[in-house]
Amino acid sequence: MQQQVTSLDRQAGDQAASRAASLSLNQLAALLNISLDGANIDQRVSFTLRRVQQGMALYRAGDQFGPIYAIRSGTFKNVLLDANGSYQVLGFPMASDVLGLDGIEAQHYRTEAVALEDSEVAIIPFPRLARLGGKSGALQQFVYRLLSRQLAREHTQMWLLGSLGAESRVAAFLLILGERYARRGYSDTRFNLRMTRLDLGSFLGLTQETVSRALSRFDQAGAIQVRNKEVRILDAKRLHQIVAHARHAS
Amino acid sequence: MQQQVTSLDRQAGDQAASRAASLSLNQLAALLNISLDGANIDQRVSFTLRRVQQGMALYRAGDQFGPIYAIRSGTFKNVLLDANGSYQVLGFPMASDVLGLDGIEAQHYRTEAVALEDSEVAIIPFPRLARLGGKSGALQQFVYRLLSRQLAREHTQMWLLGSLGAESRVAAFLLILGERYARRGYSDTRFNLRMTRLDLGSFLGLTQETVSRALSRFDQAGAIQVRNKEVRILDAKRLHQIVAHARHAS
DNA sequence: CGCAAAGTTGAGGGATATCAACGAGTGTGG
DNA sequence: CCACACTCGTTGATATCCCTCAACTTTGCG
Repeated sequence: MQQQVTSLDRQAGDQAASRAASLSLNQLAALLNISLDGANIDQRVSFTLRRVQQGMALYRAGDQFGPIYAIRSGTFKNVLLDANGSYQVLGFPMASDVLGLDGIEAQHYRTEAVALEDSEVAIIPFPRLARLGGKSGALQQFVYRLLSRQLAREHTQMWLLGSLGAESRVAAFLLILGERYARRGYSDTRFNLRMTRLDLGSFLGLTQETVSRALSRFDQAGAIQVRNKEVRILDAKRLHQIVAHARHAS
Repeated sequence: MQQQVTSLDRQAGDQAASRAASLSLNQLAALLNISLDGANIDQRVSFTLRRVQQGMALYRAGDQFGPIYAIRSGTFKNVLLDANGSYQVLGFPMASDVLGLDGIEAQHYRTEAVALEDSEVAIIPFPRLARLGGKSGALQQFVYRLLSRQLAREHTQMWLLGSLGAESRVAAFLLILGERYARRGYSDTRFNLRMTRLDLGSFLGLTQETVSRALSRFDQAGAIQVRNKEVRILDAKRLHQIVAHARHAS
């Protein structure tokens, strides 16, 4: 369930050359939950799929801005890399999420997207999307919504980083991740953490040790069950209580 | 310079009724630094201006999503309010910035925008903007850029919250604020903090005491000069060094 | 099997929140 | 114009949380 990626995928390789699979506009819309009500859609437009091996970067910070990407399967980490070598994980996008939106303004990507498992993305040339959007109100609205959704998500993250203590952050992360899986049709109480403790720590503004300790304590308290990357949420209510223990918020 | 708002403005009142001033599309584009190269622009479209008194909210969390707002003058604080009463300042938008973008997705505002001084905004009905965007590639690109710019800014903020220590955060804030003033034609080394220490603390994920202490220490060290809300940056290089003192980043 | 990366756990200290008292600025009403 | 109250800001003492350093175990992989 959580690992549909078989060894076949890996052998298929990095180059999407051989069977350059693609998605129709309707399929893309379905993936992203857009309703293409009405609108004179040219069904011939198609979006090329690209496979990304675990550990490979879909794009790197500083690359010229090109397409944006809709994740079809897999998980990524989105990382902000400063010239000084600073390293900040900004999120863990997964299927139905869109990558690369941050490059629009500066015309080059400001972040790097690394696959945490073998993944597959649909390549969406941004100019083409904009053109299609001009004809279809629904599509245009959709791009706006994508961006707006991302903003809202980052607001939540700023709240998490700004006003929660370490354990609250970890608890909130687990609950939010559960919701994201639920929205995709998976269990919201049993899932795998695809990222390392280090990446999780970076995302949550904590060290890996603190993350590890928080998880251990939740486990001991019976709120969750952790074994390596496998997590099972046993007492979501308890986790919510822990989140409510904000530090310096009113 | 930093306080063009006179007592007259205040008497003009909250209701934009009397002289319902407005901005033409060209004026709006100039304010937001958009180039309307070519494109068949209907010059009759105009955008109503609205005054917002200090301390008044432009919109509140939960309000039905309506227009977005381009700030013409003044400063706001953008606050995320949770049902639990949690309070997180997300930013301090000022002239040329746009407010309300986060409401697009959920169709209601998730945050609240409060004026930190008497301010003036242009009301942009979002559907109208989308319609105009459909006709003009430049305008459409612009909306995308607005959203993308906001994303990039919040990435910076997540980096700040996730990997910097208290003094580094305050130093980074001062430098970034200076840049923002510079881009608007003001001094980047001498400006006023329009927000309280409490709001600043919320924004930076610190308590007001810690913010105060950091500023005092920078002052004593000769890097800046603070008197109440007035700040003068004397040694930007020093501030940059302090920022470089990241906590747990590589 | 052996190595490297990832994760866990413990001890200790430093950074920052908390609590508390005070000072300064601001607006209000007498 | 001053007294008052209130918010805002500063500073100090103390407590606490989490980072740092370190050792060890486990997992993954060639």
